[in-house]
Formats: sequence, structure tokens, C-alpha cells
Amino acid sequence: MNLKDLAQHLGLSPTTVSRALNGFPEVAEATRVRVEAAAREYNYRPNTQAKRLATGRAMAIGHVIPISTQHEIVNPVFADFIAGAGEVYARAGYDMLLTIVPDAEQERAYREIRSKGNVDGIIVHGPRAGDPRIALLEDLGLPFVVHGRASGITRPYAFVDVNNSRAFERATRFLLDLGHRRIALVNGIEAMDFALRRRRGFERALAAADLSPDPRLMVAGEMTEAQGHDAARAMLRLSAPPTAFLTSSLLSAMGVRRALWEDGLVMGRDVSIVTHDDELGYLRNGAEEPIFTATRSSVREAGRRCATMLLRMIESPPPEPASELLEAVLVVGGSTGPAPGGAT
Amino acid sequence: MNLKDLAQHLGLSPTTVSRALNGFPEVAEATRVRVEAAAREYNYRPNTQAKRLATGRAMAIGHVIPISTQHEIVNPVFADFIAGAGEVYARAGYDMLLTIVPDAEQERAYREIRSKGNVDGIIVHGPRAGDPRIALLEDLGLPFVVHGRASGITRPYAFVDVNNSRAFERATRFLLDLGHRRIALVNGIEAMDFALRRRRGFERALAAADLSPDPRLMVAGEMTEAQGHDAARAMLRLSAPPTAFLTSSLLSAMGVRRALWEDGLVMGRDVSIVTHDDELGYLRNGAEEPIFTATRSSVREAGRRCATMLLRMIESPPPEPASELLEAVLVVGGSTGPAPGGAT
DNA sequence: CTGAAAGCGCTAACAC
DNA sequence: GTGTTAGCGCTTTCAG
Repeated sequence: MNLKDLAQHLGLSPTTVSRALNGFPEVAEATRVRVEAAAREYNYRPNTQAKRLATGRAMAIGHVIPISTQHEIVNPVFADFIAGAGEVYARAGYDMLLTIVPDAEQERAYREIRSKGNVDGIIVHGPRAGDPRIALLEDLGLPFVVHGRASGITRPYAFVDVNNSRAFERATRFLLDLGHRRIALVNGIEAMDFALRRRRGFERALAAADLSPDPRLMVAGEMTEAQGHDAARAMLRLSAPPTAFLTSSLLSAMGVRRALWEDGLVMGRDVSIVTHDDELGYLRNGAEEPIFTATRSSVREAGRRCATMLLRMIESPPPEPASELLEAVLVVGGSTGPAPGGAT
Repeated sequence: MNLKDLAQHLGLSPTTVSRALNGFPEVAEATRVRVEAAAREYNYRPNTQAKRLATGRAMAIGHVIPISTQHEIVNPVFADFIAGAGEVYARAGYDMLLTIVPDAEQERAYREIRSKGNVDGIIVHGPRAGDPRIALLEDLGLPFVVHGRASGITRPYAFVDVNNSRAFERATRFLLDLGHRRIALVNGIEAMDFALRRRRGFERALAAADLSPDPRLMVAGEMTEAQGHDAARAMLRLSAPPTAFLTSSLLSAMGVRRALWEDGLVMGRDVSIVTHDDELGYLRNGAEEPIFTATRSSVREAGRRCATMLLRMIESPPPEPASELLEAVLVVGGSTGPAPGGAT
């Protein structure tokens, strides 16, 4: 059943039917009702491809997932983000188009997406410091929103990010307030922008307490259980071992926990652990009280906001790129406290 | 730059250019070379929408992700699967279209996808026993491949699955061979087909050793760290506690491990743990020797195979639905052993 | 071997 | 208010 058939059945022209179905004002109310009833009855669905060709709008958003050849892992965070964005698209009648691209082929991929013209906009995932994709997309004239930011890029661009530096600054201050002086940072790969910001927040809090960061108490790498374990194991053997760990992921925190067990240390008594957890949020309930969580699992919400922002940009391009900075919520032993003010 | 422009530049008709670019045999080799060079030079990309409209093929595959309102979680496995499938699509020139659908709206969603006609086929995720989606898709005449199977569906359909029951049978037999007699099963939600099969494999191994399953040593639920912990904690307090745990996910296994620690038990000496791990495979290295892993992280490979199978079905529909059953690899203390034969 | 012409199903000027 | 008429950019008969 296509538009022409439907129109024939109704004794109307395709144009009128199209207008009635797309909510144009000039259609008589009676006709509209009649058309809508018929459309329902015959279970009519406009052909997407035809619509796209005619309007020049793809009615689809592209998500480009960079996949490193280095680390085989696909960030599990991504699933939650996608779910959030998907909700928004579904409501707005957009499709979500996923492209998995090896790190090395980013540029080619973006250009191809652009010229194939099957998306109206793009969500950029996993930005790195000074990420060249931002300038590229700007050049290509393809609307985009970055999930995260890229330090070092000065031209304004649209993004949605969690305030990573402030979250880590606060978490560090929290440990300092408990009296800790030797705090270890188990961070993600610092080429990734979010990890970079987390370290800055950590260092800012130390500086505010007149402490200088100890390189032996800082590691950056894949955020796995093994990373946390190995890092903690090594650090605990230092002449001046840390009394607290701040980790970038719940998995790393679980690794640290294991290292403590192995050394017969009691978490929360001998050593404290604070972790940022936007990754496997549902794991949080598995953490016993002494593990403090520095932020809620906000990835899904970030997905919704990215999508909403992008759709808005597409429907009515704003003069200046918008942006949103979500504040991490501090969760201490299961209870949630408000986010105090502070630097970005 | 569109086909017409390109043709004009070349002094050819759009028809010839189209044919040259699409590998039709009747084009003179010289012309083809010339056309291809020009296409590259002008960076020509055929407009996807137009191509789709003209051919009636969407050149896209839909992945429909059911999202339960019960459990807020998006299965992280999914990210790896998608990555695998994405590789295949990219090579074949297909787009990957993701749809996130609440459990309750599955049927409506599939019908809509069908009538909008923007995919040529569908991958079904997270099948349950007797899943009604299979019959529905069959009715709709939409090619599909199921990732997993649906117990109770007798009509043949295309699927790619890991041999879950055999994996769990072997893992159980492994523990039995070590002398364990009270083995606990910490399973996923048994409405999900994979969990059902895992339990069957577990019970089959017990039966073969003339043991009957003890309901107090079996739980099914969300596969989280908390689940493993709580289940193990409770079971360890039974008058006849288990001496081994078989879990359906690495997260659950980590929870069990925590429960052991809390009770001062030593893993691998007092209690053994075997876990199926297709979930967070990269965590496996973080597990110390006494945790045995019953299967490799094969999700990505499953993604590749599902995609390949579906594309093949679309390009040349086979008389009978194909299927693939991947065998899980047994990993013991870091070393990989071959999969012995056995029942399905 | 190459080209002209007719669509694919829809939208959007432009009449009436 | 409604209909007529061109396209959107490509593929695909059908002629030459």
C-alpha cells in the first residue's frame, strides 16, 4: 500500500493525502479525519527511502564508534549511552545508524558518511585531547555533538560531558578530609580526554592541600580488574604505600579490592577506595559500604541529552554551539550528598 | 557531485557511468577505467537514498535490542556483538540500524520496521524460551537470524548460538572430576533461553554422576556482583554448604569470590569457582588461577557470524534456514584445552 | 557497447 | 481546500 493507492481508494490526489498525513494546515478537517482513518485501516506506512530522497533529509543520526586496534575492548559504557539516545530518536522518528570504525580510518569514514548522505548528524564518541575529528566535521558541515570534550580545541563545538575534573577533585578532597595524605590514582588511558580531566581534578585537590602528586602513586591504563589489582599490589609494596585509592572505574576498584584482600588489609579500615562509576552502574550495589562511589551512572542520561541536542541543532541550527556539563553526584556509603561548588 | 554531473564531465550517459561503477559486464574496459578514475578524482559517492529507492533494497540491517522495564540494565555483551557484526556490514557496504525497544512493544516495533522498509533483514537479540518474535518475523517475511535460540520453537529458523548446555555440562563434569559433590549454580534469569540451557547442562552432568540437583544450591537472577555475593553468602551458611560454585557470569563469580573472602575461605583450596565468561572477557586475566573459565569471549565472533549468515540469506535465500552452534572453549587456570565431545 | 526514457514513492512549487 | 506537475538521484528495461 503506497501513497498513490491510498489516494485512489479515497478518491483524492496523493498530494492531499500526503498533506493530511503530515499535518499541513490547509487540509479540511473532515478530509484529514477520513484520510487518517483510511491510513490506519490499510495499515499504510510511508516508504522511508522515498521520503528521504524527496526531502533530502535522512531522518537518521550516525553514531561512529572508534575501535582501537590496540585494545580489543569495546567500552561497555557505550551500550547504556546508546540506549538513552535510542529513546530520543524513537520518539522523534529518527533512525540510529551505527558505524564501527578502526582508529586509523576515522577520517575516511567521516568523509564517506558525509558524501553518502545517509545521516543528518553525528554523535562523536570517545574524544581525545585535541581530537582532529572535530575540525573535520566542522569542515564537512555535518552537524555533530561530542559525548565528552577534547582539551585543546578552542573553537566552540557542541558537547555533552560529565564534569570529570570536578568529580575527581571532590573525591580527592573527600579523602583528604578523612585525613589521607598518600592517595593513589588509578586512571584510564590519558590520551582519552576524560582521563586527562580526571587527573587534573585530582592534582588540583592535592595542590589545594599543599601536596604535590607522587608519580609512583599514579598509573594510567586500560580500566580493567587486572589493572587495579596489579597497580595496587605494586603500590602497596612501596616503602610509603598509599592509604587510599581513587580509581577511574568500578572494575579497577574491584581489582584494588582484591589486592587488599591478598595482603590481608581491610578495606575502609586500613585502606579506603573511592571510585568513579559510570560504567557498570548496576554493579554498585555489589560494593560493600567502604567503597565510595563518586558519581552516579549517568551515561544513559548523557545519551538522551546528546541526542536531544543534536536533533535540536538539525531542526533549527543555533547561532552558537550549545553544550551541557552534567555534575556528578557524590554517593557515600550508599547515601547521596549534593554536589558542592568548585572549579571545572 | 551526483551521477549526472559525473556523466557530464565524462561526456557519457548516466547509464553507462552507473554500469561501469556497478561492475556490469557490458561496459568497455577502457570506459570503466576512465569512469573509475573520474569517480575517485571527484570523490563521487552514490546517494544512498536514491539507490535504495531505485533498487528497493535498503542496504541496511536492523538490530532490535529489547530493553526490559524490569531491569534497567543494557547487557554489556551487546557492545562486543555489535562490533563484530559491524565489521561484516562495513565490508559488505551495509548500514547497521539500531532500534531500542521496550519489552512490551516488540511486536509493534517489528511490524513498523517491516512496513517502513528501511532494513533488509533483522538480527534478533536476547531470545527467550518460546519467543513469539520468531513466528512474527516469519509471518512478516523479513529475513532474520537469531543470536541464541528459543527453546520450544519447533519450526526451523536461522540462528547462531554458543553451545551453552554443553559448556555447562562440561564445566560441571570438570568439578565432579575434581571430587566435588555439592556444586552450586548461580545462573541468569531462566526466562532467557541461554540460562535455561545452562541449567539443563548442569543437571545433565549431575544426573550422569547419579546426583540429583539440590534446589537450595540453585539460584537464577540478574547476573551481577551482588547476586553472586548474596547467593554465595546464603549458601555458605547452609548445614551442607557447597564446595564449588558454577556461575553464569564473571560478575557473579566476583561476587562469590567476595563472599568467600568475607568468610575467610580460600578460593581453590576450600571452594572452587568455575564461571562462564562471554561477557567481560577482558577481565579474565584479572582472575587468579583458581577461577576457571568455562568459555572464551566469543561474542564478537558470534556477531560476525550472525551478520555473515544474514547477508548470505538476503543475497541468496537458502531453501532451509542455516544455523551455527559455536563450541565453548574450556580454559583452566589460564591454559586452553580442546572441547571434548558430548551432548547438546 | 552505449544511450534514452521510464520509473522507485514521496514532497513541494505552483496553479486552480 | 485540492489537484497538477516536476523533480529528488539512481537503476533498469528497451532500443540502437
